[in-house]
Amino acid sequence: MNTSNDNYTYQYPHPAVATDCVIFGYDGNRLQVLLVERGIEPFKGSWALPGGFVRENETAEDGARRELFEETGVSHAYIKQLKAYSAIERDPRERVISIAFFALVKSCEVKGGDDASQARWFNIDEVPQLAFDHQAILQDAIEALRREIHFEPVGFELLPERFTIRELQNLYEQVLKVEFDRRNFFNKIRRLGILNRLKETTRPTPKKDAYLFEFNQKAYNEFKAKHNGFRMEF
Amino acid sequence: MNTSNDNYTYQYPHPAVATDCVIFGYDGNRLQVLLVERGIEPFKGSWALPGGFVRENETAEDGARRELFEETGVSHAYIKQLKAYSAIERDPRERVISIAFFALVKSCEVKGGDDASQARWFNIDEVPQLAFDHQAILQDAIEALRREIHFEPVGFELLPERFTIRELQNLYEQVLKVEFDRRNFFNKIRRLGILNRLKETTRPTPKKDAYLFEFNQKAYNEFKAKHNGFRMEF
DNA sequence: TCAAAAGTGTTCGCTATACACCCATGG
DNA sequence: CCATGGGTGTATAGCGAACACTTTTGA
Repeated sequence: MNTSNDNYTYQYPHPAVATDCVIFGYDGNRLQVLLVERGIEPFKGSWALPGGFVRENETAEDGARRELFEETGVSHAYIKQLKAYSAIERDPRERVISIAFFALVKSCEVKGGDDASQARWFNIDEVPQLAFDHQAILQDAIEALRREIHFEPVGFELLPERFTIRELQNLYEQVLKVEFDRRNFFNKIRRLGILNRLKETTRPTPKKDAYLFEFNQKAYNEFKAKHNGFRMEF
Repeated sequence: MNTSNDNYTYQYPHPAVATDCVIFGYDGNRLQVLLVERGIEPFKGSWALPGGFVRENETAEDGARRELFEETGVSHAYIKQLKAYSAIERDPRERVISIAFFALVKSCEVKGGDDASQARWFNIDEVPQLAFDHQAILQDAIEALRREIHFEPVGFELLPERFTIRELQNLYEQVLKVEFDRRNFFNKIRRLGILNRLKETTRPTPKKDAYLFEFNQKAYNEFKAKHNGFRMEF
């Protein structure tokens, strides 16, 4: 490899490598995804997943965390690799292979992105046409999240520290696109024994107080050890 | 005029992109993985996952299928992307990002690789030290297979067309590293109704004949549709 | 006083699990 | 005739799904 004249030359063709980040949030009502409006060609003016090229001195995951931080100000979020996309013509400029990640952030910790970027939350089933193959990436990410939630308590990554059972149930319904019986859902969660019920209550509707709960990491670890893994059967 | 061999120039640094392929097989007794002995530096003489650089005109998956065919002669196998590995120093020569795949092949269809390659099957828990970060890739692949087998009938991709219940059970035990009660396993499979029992029998031990079964794709599709997905609960 | 939301149980049916029984074969 | 492996059935416990009852609050 030779690096003279600001140029990088190789004996064999090397594709560019980028990351794209599917950032999920939850406003207590709807599952959402963070998109940015592209300021340059190609697809100028279109909405797209936040992303960028992987730098020389960072891993793909580093790059994804950097993107996440730039758009949301969140530095310690749940992040997981989704899949690499390598279709030959997926970027009209040159061959770009993208390693996609999905991230789960607590909406309350997001301090709007840096001023340069035009970022916005979209409800998961109200996203506009996206640039590149980002529609497919988003679709894959939703499926991955849906699968993940069966094996790990990732739902709590999207919720604030303290939440009501209804918020939790609603989140699961949003993710899995199904509806649960309120009472069965509560029974099931209670049996798991991985939530602490707090003394405080809140008033989500003007009707009646609701208890606040918090995730109990220690109890979860014990549950997982005792049952040889974790499974949310719905 | 360019007199060097370095013919591909870019404005920014581009990593090389390769694929590595975790090829699983099953000999009727043990779960196995196909490894190749490296003929060149680095790690010359070490065992490694089959792999190679992604070509200009192929996707990562194309590359993985090509590797699979070169090593096994199998052209239509179950193959799935596992994960991209992008640690900066994972290859001592230059920066190489590897997109790993795992493949499931029926041992009976494998006609030893091409003569150039030194390929060998290893029992899954008897693999030697591997080159690069291939140990970690293999570990991730095993976990992915274990997870996958809960949602898709991928076990049958590893078995011949016709097999005994014991072979099936043994495969599941190998993959999931647990033991099942013979009778409960049979009852569960029978209830699923996704196997055809054939008239033919075989004599796996010198004791008694055992029925041969085959996977019934149609019944599986119906099961999946009726139950809104497939789940093997173990 | 009524509707809406929250908290707590109860019942029923399915299925995972443990385990019993019979049949066939070769030594 | 008995040890080994294969094929089939039964009883129990636990969980998911359906659903009843009570309390609190604002209109």
